[in-house]
Amino acid sequence: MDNSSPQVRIWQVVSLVPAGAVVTYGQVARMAGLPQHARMVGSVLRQLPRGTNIPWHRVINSQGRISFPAGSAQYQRQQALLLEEGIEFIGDRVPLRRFQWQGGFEN
DNA sequence: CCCGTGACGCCAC
DNA sequence: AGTGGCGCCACGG
Repeated sequence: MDNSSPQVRIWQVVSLVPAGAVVTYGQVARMAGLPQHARMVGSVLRQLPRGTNIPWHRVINSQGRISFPAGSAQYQRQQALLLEEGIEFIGDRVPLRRFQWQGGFEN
């Protein structure tokens, strides 16, 4: 159903994640048809232009943690966005049991 | 073209 | 719970 480049498929998957939910890098990779390529997801998100409408902040690592140095400006920015959407943190991590998006249908 | 780096993930200690 | 090693691979120097 989709022959586009890995980069485009990653954008599409992340765009589907609803506010109030999160997904992991590895999960995005699998949903984009790129198993074992979690790292590429981070690489692609890193290149996103500023002001993009793609909800990049809803992507966190498999441990439920934000993949930026603790306390960095980027870390704080991402956490603020998640908190605004109702995501809860237990210490420095999001309990995936409750907030991880299960991809509704496609994937 | 080789090599280090890194928004990752998994597994072994 | 931390640390370390490895697989993967796009990028930049």
